[in-house]
Amino acid sequence: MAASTVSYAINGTRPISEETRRRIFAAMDELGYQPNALARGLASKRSRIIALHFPIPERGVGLTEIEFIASAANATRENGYEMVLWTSEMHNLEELRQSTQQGLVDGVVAMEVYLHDERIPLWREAGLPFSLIGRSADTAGISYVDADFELAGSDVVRYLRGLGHTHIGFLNQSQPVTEAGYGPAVRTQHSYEQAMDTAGLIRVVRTCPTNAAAGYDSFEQLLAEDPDLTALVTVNDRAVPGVVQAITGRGWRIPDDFSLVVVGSSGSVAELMTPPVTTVEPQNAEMGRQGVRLLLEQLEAREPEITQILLPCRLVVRGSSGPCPVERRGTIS
Amino acid sequence: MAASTVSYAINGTRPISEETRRRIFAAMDELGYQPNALARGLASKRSRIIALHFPIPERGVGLTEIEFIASAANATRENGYEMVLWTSEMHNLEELRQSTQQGLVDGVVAMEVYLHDERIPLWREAGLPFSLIGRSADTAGISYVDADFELAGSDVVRYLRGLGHTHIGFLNQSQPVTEAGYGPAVRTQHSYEQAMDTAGLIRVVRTCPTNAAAGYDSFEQLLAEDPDLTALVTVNDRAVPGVVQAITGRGWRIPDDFSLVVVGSSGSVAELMTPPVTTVEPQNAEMGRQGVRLLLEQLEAREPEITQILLPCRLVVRGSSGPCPVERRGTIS
DNA sequence: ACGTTTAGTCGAAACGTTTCAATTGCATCT
DNA sequence: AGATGCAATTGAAACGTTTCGACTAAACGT
Repeated sequence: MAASTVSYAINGTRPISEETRRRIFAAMDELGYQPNALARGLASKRSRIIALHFPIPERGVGLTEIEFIASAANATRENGYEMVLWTSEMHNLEELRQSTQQGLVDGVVAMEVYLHDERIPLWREAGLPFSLIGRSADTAGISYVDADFELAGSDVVRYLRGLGHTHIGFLNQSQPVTEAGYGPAVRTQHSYEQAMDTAGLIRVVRTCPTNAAAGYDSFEQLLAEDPDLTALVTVNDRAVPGVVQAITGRGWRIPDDFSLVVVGSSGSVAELMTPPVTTVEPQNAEMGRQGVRLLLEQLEAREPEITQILLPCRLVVRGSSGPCPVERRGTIS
Repeated sequence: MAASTVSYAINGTRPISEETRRRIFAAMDELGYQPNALARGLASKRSRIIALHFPIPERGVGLTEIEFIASAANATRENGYEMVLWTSEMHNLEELRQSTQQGLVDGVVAMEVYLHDERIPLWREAGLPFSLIGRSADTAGISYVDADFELAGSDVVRYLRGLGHTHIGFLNQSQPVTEAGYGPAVRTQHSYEQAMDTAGLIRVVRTCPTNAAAGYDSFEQLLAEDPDLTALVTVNDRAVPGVVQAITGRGWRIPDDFSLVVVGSSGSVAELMTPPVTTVEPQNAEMGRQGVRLLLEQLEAREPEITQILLPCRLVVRGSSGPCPVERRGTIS
């Protein structure tokens, strides 16, 4: 029994008689034999390991991220791969380049994608297959899965207008993150602005560091800009407690006097808040899963296809949004 | 220039003259050469890859977990290792055994440790080094880092008694998790009970599924059992919104009429709640870091030592706890 | 001045697979 | 009956390192 025969049997690379296949597998579980992953990878030039690049975001980690990670890890395992977690910071390209060149991983799934993301040219030049969870400005030839924040922005404005709101503010993430071109922040704001414009409404926008105290201040400033505000859209879930405090501090009740909708957060976070907050939620688990699938497709298909997936967000109405209070309803200016 | 010389230069395995070392490193960055991780691992029998076993908990993932994961990943990388993420479920030992035997990883860091954890005999027999984040009932010969929940339980009771509370309830995680012997749940409850006993106070305890609705119901039941309750300790952060709702639903204000302390949650979760909730917080990031360090110690030291670390939790007083309201102050029964 | 150590380098074997070309035996076709 | 083709199997080379033993030349001790 040659070693090569065993290899063919295990991998199904060549036809093997029923008889020998049986013997091989019998011996395998008698001895508890498992082929050595490193030797396998070295010989075949395919390690069956992928990396998930999760640069710890400056705005702090949320539950959103762990949903990606967990579902990506599961999807990886289900396909017989292993997943290493890379956490090198976004700007530390040299570290990333080194990892890339050790030949440990067959490909990378990238999280936290910016409009102009330096990882893309890096991996392109290195010839390392990759897929994105999120998307860059130029997506030519790149497989990605992303939440449709353009749709989310117009959806949420339509929803609030349907409730009678006309003075709707927008609270973004921190200025550095926004200016660096972080996809969800930029795209949601943009579509909010468009929706407000076409509705002939006035846009009221601020960036805000991702913490409660900043949320309080920023909300006050938004209100100073437009005292008739009756609703707020935000992509900054960590600022929400401060916003809630500012609202209730004025003696307003949520949602009777003021409506609040969070875009891009996850249900489990929304339900921690009091009142549970209405969200427009990306399908995080599905995105993690698809991100891996898109990468594996490139690794395994003989003629890999570029696939670009935009998943709609779900509007989940909870206790923080309701009809515009009549006494405060402004006129369309 | 023999390949072996290069190897010695890179790894410092044998003395190399300054001259040749210089030439080697010069050539290395000219060519952008990085040694192949797989070949390296195969030849040396040390892959420099460790696994983090993170069995997705039945109670759902919290921010606590991602703090472990992120800090473990960072610590891994800082030490020149790679970290794969294993998510196979706790009861699926066969899958774990297979992963174990592929020889891909040099060792494992285990999360979500139960009092009687089946992974321990598995890895023992396989001769695979491991460390725990958490700890089992029998810790002989095992390196672990864990939060000191015994201390946390008595600390929190002492804190609340100091505020005048005498009727203090305890809300645990779900019954299945508790009965299966999940460390934090079991140990915190146990030390709460001891502290109450020695203070001559009546213990009021319930398990509760990890969601808001269940939190509401369980709190009502606790209150039915002891209507004089003025404070609640819980290790179930996902139930808290329901508890808060039940409290405020009775017209009680937090913390004026009722105090609430969460043990084992993280600050970022506590600050999402309204009011921000007082916590006894484990040092998650430190634990992730130490878990990795303990494993690497075993991998690298010629005479590995067993290290057992118990990290105290920090009491962070936020807006959910205060003095016992005078009019509701019960007598020690 | 002569063995003995030591620093520095080399070549070959080993790590445990996959892959390729070659070989065998057997059935099929003409 | 001989040529042809196919299924099943084999042995050897390759993958890119590390490690081991051996070698050289210089330094050291006496």
